[in-house]
Amino acid sequence: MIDRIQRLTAYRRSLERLKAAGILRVTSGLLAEASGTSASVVRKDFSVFGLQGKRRGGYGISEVLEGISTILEGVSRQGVVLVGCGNLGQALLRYAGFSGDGLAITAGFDTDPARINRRGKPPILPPGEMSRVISETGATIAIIAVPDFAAQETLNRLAELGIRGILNFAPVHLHAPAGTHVRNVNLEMELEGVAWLASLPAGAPDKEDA
Amino acid sequence: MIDRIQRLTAYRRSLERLKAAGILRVTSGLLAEASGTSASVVRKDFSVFGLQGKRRGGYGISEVLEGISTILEGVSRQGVVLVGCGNLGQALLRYAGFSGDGLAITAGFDTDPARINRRGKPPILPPGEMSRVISETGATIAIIAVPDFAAQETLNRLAELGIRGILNFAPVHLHAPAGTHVRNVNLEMELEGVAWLASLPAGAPDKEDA
DNA sequence: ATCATATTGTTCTCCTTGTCACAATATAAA
DNA sequence: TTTATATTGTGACAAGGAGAACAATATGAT
Repeated sequence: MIDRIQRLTAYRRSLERLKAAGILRVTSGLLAEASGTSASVVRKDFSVFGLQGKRRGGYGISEVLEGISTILEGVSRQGVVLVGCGNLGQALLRYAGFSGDGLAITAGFDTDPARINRRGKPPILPPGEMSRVISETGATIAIIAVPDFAAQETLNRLAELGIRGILNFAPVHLHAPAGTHVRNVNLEMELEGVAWLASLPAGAPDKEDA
Repeated sequence: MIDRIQRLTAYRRSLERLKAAGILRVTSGLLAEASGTSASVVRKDFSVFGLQGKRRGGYGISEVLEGISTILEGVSRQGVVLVGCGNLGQALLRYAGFSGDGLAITAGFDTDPARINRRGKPPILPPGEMSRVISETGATIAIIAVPDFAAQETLNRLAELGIRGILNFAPVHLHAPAGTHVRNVNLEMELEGVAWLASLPAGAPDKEDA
């Protein structure tokens, strides 16, 4: 189910691009091509979410976009904070992709005083202010980009403060406190996966890549 | 299958941590706990890759680590270049996680002259030098961190130069030229996924998180 | 108005992958 | 030495998701 939700985000991106190009309707096949999946999957996703097309003529881009926005309404209106403003953290703070449609990062936190920057957009604050900021902004999502040894502790603290969803970039498995959902992005694993695919004999059937 | 390979990377990390803590043997259950999977999966993975334990007493950490290194031998000895040294690109260039065990980035490329830095570690060079650097270093893997409109073009060029595996951070679906494998990391999708999990009613069964 | 056709919506099948269960077996204890 | 037990290794099972196929139907052509 989460795959379907995540694909909605991909569909939205593709549809916005098509819309910007002046296109009004798409077929499942076209959208599949654009977003890297198959026509059946597109149709089934849309079916599951009640997004209807016309038996001939495909899906109206504006309608579908509106539908997706409605579906993701409650999802995208949540506040996000980022903990750990090192290398990766700072890049994520400024990452434009996150400001797309809701789900923008409202603040970053770091223990290193040298990284504090209250006037930043978003600001970088000391961890002592986490409690205040989270309760003031009502943030429910957090991104963890701290060194691995600090990740579990950070997670526990965030859970206490009411954070319910965590995207973890630290390459360790975190034990999720009750009521929280942790999802990991492990860049080393991804790169290793690609390297493995690349090391396969040239003619090998490639059912595997995303 | 690629899941198994990627889990090997996670196992390696966990095992190294355990080894550093002075532990000599692990059971499948312990390793599962440490790396966020289940005991059955660990055993089946190890079984598939021929990593053997003792019917009582678990797996020898050193032996397993050695086995994993052997399995990933050809995989990890490939050179990696990074194209697009903006926000995210620069963070990835410096990302420590990539220097773990082979698979270090040898050079970055960017069209913006202001970002060129030949003395960097790794250096950032203009795209005109891609051909030379790739053939000199024998790199076969590339990371794409350019803006989305430039991603496909970048991929095509890389494929011409002999790159076989691509990790793509641009939020577009890329059409993989013959003989290449593209894998996408879509941060917006990941964050949206977490946000969806977090928006679920509190008591909901959570079979879904990674 | 009738017909041909493109395209959706849905069902069914297949395949992958994880979980369960249990037999095999090595270790430790008595 | 015998027995009890922890833990692997693997075979069977089940769930979930993707793909294929096809019936339903709206559009455009004649």
